[in-house]
Amino acid sequence: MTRAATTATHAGGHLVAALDRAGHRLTGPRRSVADLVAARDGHFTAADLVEDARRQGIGRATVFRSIDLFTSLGLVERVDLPGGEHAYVACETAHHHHAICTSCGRSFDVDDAGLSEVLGTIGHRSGFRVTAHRLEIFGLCAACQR
Amino acid sequence: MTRAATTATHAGGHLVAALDRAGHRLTGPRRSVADLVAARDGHFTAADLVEDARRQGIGRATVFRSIDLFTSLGLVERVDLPGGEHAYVACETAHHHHAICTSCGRSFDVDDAGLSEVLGTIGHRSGFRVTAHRLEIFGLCAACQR
DNA sequence: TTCCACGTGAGACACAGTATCATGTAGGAC
DNA sequence: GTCCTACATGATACTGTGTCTCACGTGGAA
Repeated sequence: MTRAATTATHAGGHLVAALDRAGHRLTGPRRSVADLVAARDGHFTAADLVEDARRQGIGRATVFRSIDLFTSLGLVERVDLPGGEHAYVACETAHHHHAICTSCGRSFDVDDAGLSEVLGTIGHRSGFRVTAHRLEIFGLCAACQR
Repeated sequence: MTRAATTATHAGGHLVAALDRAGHRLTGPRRSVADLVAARDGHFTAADLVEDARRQGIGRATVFRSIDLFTSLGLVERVDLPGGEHAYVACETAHHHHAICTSCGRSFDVDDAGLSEVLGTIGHRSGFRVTAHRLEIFGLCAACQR
């Protein structure tokens, strides 16, 4: 459960660093998109990001390309909200799952908590060999329950 | 589209029955879409169904309306494949999860297998009150492992 | 400083899903 | 069986999301 919300001028610093590590160019637009992603407190839609970016003179295509890039590096993940809409969340690279607060929209990383045993059980019972899975959790965060 | 006279002429019978039970009209197009859904052996995309339906003279809008209807009755569920594409699967109404074979595309319903305890643990640890969740499992079914 | 592969913005495009509206029809009333 | 009306339908326009193309710009190694 991590909320990395620094107010540094370059909140997207770790995203930029990851780009660099992966051998991608550190261009102005990419830095800006990284900052916008990091500044988002919770999940965000492509439209949100495109709108923010447009105000800084960054084009739609670049935003989608950057999201792609971050996604391929595991820094951003796509989630599907209960209503069926898409959103993205910034996250750390290790395998984990998201708990999304339906009230405030924030997303929280949660660890395995025994899920792998459950998947093992399912596989064992049904003969299915599990190679990937996706768990999304929706509910109310501690703050919103008050 | 060949309506194989061998097996049940109305593969979508239980879908039609569910529509009836819920007080919806049993129109020709709806019966046809129900049959098409039931005939699909695994997940299918909206495009698949639209194409099948078009050959029978059924319009796009009607296909989407029917999917909506089946979804609202819990007879069809929307899933998101690992690649990010959308698909639909026919399923029973009780709460359950899908295991999707990445080789043959068939989907299998799996039961809880301890997931609710895992969600309880997560909630307990983090103070998050879980109200909904979605678990999708990808891998190889028993047949495709051979 | 130079140079070029990679990145960019603009805008056309593709596709999924929704909305609108005139027409058609299921199925209850009689 | 027939009538009638609320609901369903097909055609088509529209919206939103994401991709592709292409000429131009630029990061960063040499």
